[in-house]
Amino acid sequence: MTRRFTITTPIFYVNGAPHIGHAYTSIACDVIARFHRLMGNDVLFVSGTDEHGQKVEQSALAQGVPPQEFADRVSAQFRQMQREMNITADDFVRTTEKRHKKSARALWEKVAENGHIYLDAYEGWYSTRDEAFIGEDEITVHPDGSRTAPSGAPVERVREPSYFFRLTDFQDRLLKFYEENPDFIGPAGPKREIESFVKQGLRDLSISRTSFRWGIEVPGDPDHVMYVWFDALANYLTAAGYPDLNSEKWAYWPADVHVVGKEIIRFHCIYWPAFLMAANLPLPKRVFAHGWWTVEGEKMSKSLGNVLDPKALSDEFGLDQLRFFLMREVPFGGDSNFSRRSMITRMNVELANDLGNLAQRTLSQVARNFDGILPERGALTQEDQAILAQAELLPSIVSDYIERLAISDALEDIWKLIRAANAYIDRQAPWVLKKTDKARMADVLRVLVDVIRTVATLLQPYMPDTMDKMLDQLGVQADERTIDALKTPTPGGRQLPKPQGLFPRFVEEG
RNA sequence: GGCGGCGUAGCUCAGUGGUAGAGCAGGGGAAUCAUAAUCCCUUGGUCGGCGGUUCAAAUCCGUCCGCCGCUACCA
Repeated sequence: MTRRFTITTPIFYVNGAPHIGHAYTSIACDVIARFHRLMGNDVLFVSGTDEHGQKVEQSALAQGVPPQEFADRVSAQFRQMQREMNITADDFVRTTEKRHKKSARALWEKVAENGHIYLDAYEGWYSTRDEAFIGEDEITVHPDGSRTAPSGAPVERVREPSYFFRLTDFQDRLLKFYEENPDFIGPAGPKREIESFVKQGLRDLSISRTSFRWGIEVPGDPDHVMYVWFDALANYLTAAGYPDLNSEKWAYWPADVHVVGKEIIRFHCIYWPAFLMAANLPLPKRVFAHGWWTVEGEKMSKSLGNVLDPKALSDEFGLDQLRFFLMREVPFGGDSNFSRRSMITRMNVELANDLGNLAQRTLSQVARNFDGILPERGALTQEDQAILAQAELLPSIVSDYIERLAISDALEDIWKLIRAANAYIDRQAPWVLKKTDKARMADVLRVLVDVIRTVATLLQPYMPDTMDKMLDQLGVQADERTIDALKTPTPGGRQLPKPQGLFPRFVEEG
């Protein structure tokens, strides 16, 4: 039976251009999605843009264009970025699409019908100059009794009519859900934060606004638009065909994992499951929060001018090299730093020296000594068996890591095999066997081809284009590149193409 | 303030009770098939400080110091 696997990227807010962080989260999801396809699973991989809200309305206004036009433009940039990063999303949901508005309204109606929404008023300190509500603890109270925002702007008490979601009613159910599903939130740090946050006590959530217009109208009350997060989170349901529960797409709900940045984990781990509970819909199996990228040790920010453009990096270092670096450098769920030095080191040491050179030294000996004809498997020595056994074990090890979203740990284990293969070739020294025992030389090279095939197969999700080329050079046909196919060695006698280096060393100019 | 995390070799980090680990960087050697790539050996750490529990602590407890995260409607 084919297993269905549904994965989502965060919904990108169209208030700014995509940068390396957006590329990173997209690539991480892409690697996981591709890996599941490689395992033969039926994958739905969804991405999209979150396009409503006051900020978007204001940014559009500032540029003198209608909000829709502004959203169209930025959303297109995100899709462009994903094309450039070779992201294989099956669907891309924009929250301004008709199907999404339908889905979000249906969710609202369902939640309301079940009695979890009521009309009241949102009251708080509002700064007209900042055009925002200011939290109680951010307010400075002056000796004369006046109050100001952190910006120094005066604030006033205002009441705005608003629909509220009875989040309070879900506190216990959420805690029970976390307890019964210990893997729901990952990794452990954010999980503890969310749980203690919920334990501190929840308040009902204001889920509509009347102060601006750029949003989805609340069903039955056109004066209100939905709070952006109610709208945005519903995009995951939109991709599954909601509210049409008879749609073929609906079989892909619930999602297996929502990958999100750590800054939006609360919305995904508290509000989202509560909304779904309120609508009697199945909950996602997992929310995984990843960390942030710093650049040369500094926080990425517009004011520092160090915001990294993924396209520029892939142009300079190569797309697959960039994908590899981003996946390799990130500790499981933690923050990471992008530096030119570590990018170049990993490219040269791990890609060029360890992997690229291993393939090249193996294949060039096949080409030179056996006219590029892939040898049959020969009698296996103990050392042959040892390394082949290590290779045969690798797919399940890597699958386990991917299942746990430990994308970089999977690479670490793949590299253990690559290093073992370099040690093997040195010990066997086929260039010496060439003079003494050419049949044994063929056996050794054949073992290496099989080991490299395993490596290349498992690396396809990370570096799809380059691994395609490597598998071409290894004589592996298109239908022999799945994980399942690794069980069957490729037949000997195939003519291999002339080997070419796939990972050139990067030499810094100047 | 409250809750939580982190502090281990020059660098990035793994390691939750039993003689300190990996990769990179540094040093020595071997080999020469290969993208001068590879392989082997090796230098290097009072595991943030102090105190406690234990036959035994990086690992448990207390305390102090230093960083960091969360603390609701801001994507």
